[in-house]
Amino acid sequence: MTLPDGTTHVVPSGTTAKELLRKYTRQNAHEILAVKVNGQPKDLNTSLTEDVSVEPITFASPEGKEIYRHSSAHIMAQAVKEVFPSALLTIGPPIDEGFYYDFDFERPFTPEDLEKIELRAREIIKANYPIERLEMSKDEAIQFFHDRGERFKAEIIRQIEDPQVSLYRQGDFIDLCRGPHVESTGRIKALKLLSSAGAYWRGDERNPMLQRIYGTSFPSQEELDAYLTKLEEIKRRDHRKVGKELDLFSIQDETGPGLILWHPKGALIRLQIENFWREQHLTQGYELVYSPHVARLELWKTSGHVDYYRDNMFAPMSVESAHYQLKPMNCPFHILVYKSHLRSYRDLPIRYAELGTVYRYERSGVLHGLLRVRGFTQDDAHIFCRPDQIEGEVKAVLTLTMHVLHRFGFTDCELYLSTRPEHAVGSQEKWEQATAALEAALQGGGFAYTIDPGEGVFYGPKIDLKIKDALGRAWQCSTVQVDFNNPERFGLCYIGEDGKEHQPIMIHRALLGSIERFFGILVEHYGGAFPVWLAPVQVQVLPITDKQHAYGQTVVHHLRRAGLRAELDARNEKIGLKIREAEKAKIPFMAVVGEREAQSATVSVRERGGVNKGVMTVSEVVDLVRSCMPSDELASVPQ
RNA sequence: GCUGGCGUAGCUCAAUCGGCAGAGCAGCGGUUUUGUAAACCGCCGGUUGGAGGUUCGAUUCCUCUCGCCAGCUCCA
Repeated sequence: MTLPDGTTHVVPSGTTAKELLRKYTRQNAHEILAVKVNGQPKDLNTSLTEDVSVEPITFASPEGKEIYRHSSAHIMAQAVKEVFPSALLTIGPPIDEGFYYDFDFERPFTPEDLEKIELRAREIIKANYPIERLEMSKDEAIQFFHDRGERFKAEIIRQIEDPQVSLYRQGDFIDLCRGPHVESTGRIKALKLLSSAGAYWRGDERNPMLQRIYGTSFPSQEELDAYLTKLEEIKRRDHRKVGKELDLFSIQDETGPGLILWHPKGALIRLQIENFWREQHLTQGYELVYSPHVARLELWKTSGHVDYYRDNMFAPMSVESAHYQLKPMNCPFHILVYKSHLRSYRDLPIRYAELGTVYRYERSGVLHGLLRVRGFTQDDAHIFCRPDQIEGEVKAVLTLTMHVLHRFGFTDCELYLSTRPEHAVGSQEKWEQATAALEAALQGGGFAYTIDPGEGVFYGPKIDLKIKDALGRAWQCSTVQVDFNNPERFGLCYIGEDGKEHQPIMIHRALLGSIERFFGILVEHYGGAFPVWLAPVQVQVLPITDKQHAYGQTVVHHLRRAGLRAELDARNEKIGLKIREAEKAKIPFMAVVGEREAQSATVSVRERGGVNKGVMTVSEVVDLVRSCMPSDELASVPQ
């Protein structure tokens, strides 16, 4: 047998993996959940009968977590069957941070049910039943589950191709499962059921609805507690809650679902985002354009949206016997701007950028705060270029994207290259050329990436970016997509060096994705405590008594003249209350002015969070606040 | 869209079994002139999301409808 440290050991045939590891590794036995035998995950009590490599699996690895949570799901299923024998088993896989199990049951599970099930699950853990693997022929297994009334399990087995299936037994509970599992129920140290909800059998809404229970488990109570604390933190930072508390935006019945009202403070933050965005684009050789919110239906027929995107569009409206369509995308307009002149190869690349507001019909059940809405503003741009320019353009887009995302505190990014899907337009040659160009751009820019085979859009390959927020959650915002379809549909051309017409390539790209969604992500990322450059109010001036109001007003004027966003809190309230409310509003700096400060033309500065920065002059405050703003160092591209 | 839950004052939440809709904060009017996370007193505030029904009587029970929340599915 070969171990991961490279040592080899000779053991009697039939020795279990557990015995081998216990004898020859120093790793704590209680950390080892399962093993990899020749790279294949297996149970700890797998008998070793030939020469193989054996590697322990612990909770630290993704496979370890999966096995741990999968075993947890079985324990929960056993508990459900014991508490509610009429519940039927279906499937129960591990997921990112836990597991779920779907049951066919006559009614939804209540929180009280979950408590009962959780208590029973704890007893099962305490009983420390060994978890044993059984093998059966398919027919035997079907008969077995059929006899027990588990018709969903029988259905699953019928669809398995192997003639032999595996089952796992713990106590009296037996479930179909590929495995592997931990060796006994007692290996699960901390288990918690989190929620229940309906879910369709096989995820299809035409199928009967099952009752799903979500849960999670960890090797220690401390780790479980830390996870639950994180869930609390996620709730605390929810942009819908913070947005209300900080008065950033609202969504009201009178307006309609999925349509956002930006309140002054939210609008001011948005303005900073947009100003930064425009500056960056102008520096990087983009030209800004504006386009209308509606256009003749014919335009959307030409673009193909009527045929392929109708389900996501608002219904057309008719005006003076013509039909108009509210725009779901900006591209056709940018194309029309391109087409307004005959273009030379010398003009390319042409880069049109627009913060374009689009409207899309989304099913009511999917709307979610700012993250999923029906009207949103894309930070859109379309680059028209020659095929040989794709690589350079994409590389520049990626560089700009990174720069922009960095500004918002997102430094952890993952890139994905999506290649040709089954149904696609454009020749094989075009696809290969464009995909190679994207890959070259990724490599040339030194970006690490993962390939998503077949995940490209039908009109061309794309690169997607996922950012990680302060709580470690991944969000996809940025996308760069090559498009062979629209240039064809609209008959785009440029005159080449040869004096003949050629078709340009179009690149769609968005860095932030949607301003609404990105803003929602930002609110949660910062927990509402925006950095100084984005904060709607940067300095709150707080007079101790109304005798300092005039002086406070002077301070505000000075700060505003220096380009800072400052407000005076002239209410007849005590300083403690003013500070408390400025803290709750998450204002980065507070400038307290009392008798002493007014006399000496200074202010007493308190930073958000309670740090006292001491007494200083107004111009020192300006320097202090400015020192907290980012500087811009991305070089412009020569155009 | 589907399944389930929820909808009470601007906000956060009470209201026993179907029996007079209530509190804190906010707002407004006073008092207070305050030194780094909540001063005090008073006042105002509601077709209980909307429509219909059952009932002597509905926030409470029933039907429909709108919206929100969780999940399924889909996506920026």
